[in-house]
Amino acid sequence: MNIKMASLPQLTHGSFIPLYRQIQQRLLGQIQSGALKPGEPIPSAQEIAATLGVSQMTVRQAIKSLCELGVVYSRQGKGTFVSGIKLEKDFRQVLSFTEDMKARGSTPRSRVLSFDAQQPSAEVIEALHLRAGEKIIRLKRIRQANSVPMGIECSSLPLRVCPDLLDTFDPRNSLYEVLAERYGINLVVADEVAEAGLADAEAARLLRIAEGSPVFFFKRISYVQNGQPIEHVQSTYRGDRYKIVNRLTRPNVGLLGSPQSM
Amino acid sequence: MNIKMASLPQLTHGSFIPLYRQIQQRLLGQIQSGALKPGEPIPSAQEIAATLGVSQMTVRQAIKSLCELGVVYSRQGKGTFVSGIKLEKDFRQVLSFTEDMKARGSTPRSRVLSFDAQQPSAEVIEALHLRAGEKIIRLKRIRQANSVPMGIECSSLPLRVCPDLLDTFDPRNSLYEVLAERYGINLVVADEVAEAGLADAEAARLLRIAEGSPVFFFKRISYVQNGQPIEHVQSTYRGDRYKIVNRLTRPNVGLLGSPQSM
DNA sequence: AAGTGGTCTAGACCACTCG
DNA sequence: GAGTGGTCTAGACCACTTG
Repeated sequence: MNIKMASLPQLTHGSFIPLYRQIQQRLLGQIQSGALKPGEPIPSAQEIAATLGVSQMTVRQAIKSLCELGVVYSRQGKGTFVSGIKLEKDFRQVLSFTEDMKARGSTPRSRVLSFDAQQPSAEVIEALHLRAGEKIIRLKRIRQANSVPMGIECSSLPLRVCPDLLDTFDPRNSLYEVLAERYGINLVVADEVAEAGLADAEAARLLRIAEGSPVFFFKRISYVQNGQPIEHVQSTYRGDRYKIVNRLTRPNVGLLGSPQSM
Repeated sequence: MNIKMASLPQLTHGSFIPLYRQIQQRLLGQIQSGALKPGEPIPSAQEIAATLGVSQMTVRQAIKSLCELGVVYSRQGKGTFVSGIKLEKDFRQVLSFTEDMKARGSTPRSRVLSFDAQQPSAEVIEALHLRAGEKIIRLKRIRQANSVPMGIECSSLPLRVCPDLLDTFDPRNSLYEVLAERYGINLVVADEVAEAGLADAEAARLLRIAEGSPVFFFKRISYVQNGQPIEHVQSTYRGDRYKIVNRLTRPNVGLLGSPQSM
């Protein structure tokens, strides 16, 4: 048995953390600490199960989750190996500006341009599936990182889902935090479209860049887990200060072909 | 038992397609066909297992994979429900330009500007982890969709991994296809950075746009499953013709905190 | 032949939700 | 209390790789 495996503390049965998560964390720790290096095999499922006194299925569950993260990969008949692919944190995710900037190591701040209830535009009605006459809350902010203006963001939310937001929300705080804590709204998926464009006069003034400078135009619709759209965001970000960092992955095979009912 | 479930054909035990994939496809088919609508619960794991004559674990494996796709979500004690989040295909993935354009419904074509072995730049050496003196193959192409120039792409690959590519590759074909079929190289992950910028004189001429038009600058490094970098791409795409479409998801919880070895 | 990962079973207990 | 999803067990057989 691998010494690295055996020398770690015991698993705690019946704790609030499932066994497979403990095993997952244990392996992840060994990989991130360098005890298991890229290209090396990790102990086999059999071996781990025997050492830790758990079922093989439980171990496989842990290993499978690490495969999905990309930190290891399995080869039938050979073993499971540590991948050299890094587990970066700065890829684009459903993050509020606040979270995003903190993850990138900057201090976020916002200046509120406007915050009020409005009639939605046709685009927002469509995006948020609003009923006729339904109002929205609109929050327009300048986003700053370390006191440098980065972008202009205009968020729209259905008034219905956060009726007293106008009274209770301090717009300097993180909108996503308040949605989660006060209304139990957790945004888990967002669809985003980015375009490259040029700053118009207003954007140039607010972002303190020259008119005609390169900028990103974003449109984003964020959804809660049941697929209901909650937020529409339209924003303009400085091209000289902002980059889009993405990790792209291969589509999952086996799901594309034959969507008929077998 | 749900009629929709029972009325479908039997599963085939011992076929080359695992049972859990058959169940997964079966459910996906029912969702995509509208037999199961957003917001509705799918049959419980117990129920499906009993009807199909398989173990609950197998059913759960199928359901879990659908959760990861985002097409359903589970609530402990309540059930598993169809999400309204669409399973779109046009999100950014590790796709060759050829695949990407076909997925978007356009006809891809490429014009080769140059295709030769070269000494790599410092940036490419770093990106591809090249040894001192190691050469690369460089392929510079104009990418067209329906005969309209979309972008300029410059791919670099280590000569070592595809030594006879220069002789055998017809540069009008898909590079990714040839890498997979001839060399068994499958790119599964790519890290990409996009910036917003302005077209310089050369880019403007090649893309037939005005100098100073908005463009995307991309840099991409693609990896095979063991984490080895295989391809470095630097490209410039027209801002008026190209959009970045992303689906963003919430970070998986439970993996961020406490990366120590428990 | 031995070891590996991939799939599958037939149970079990728990935590949670709802009536 | 009944039904649900979440986790776990102790086996099993298969496909695959390597010596």
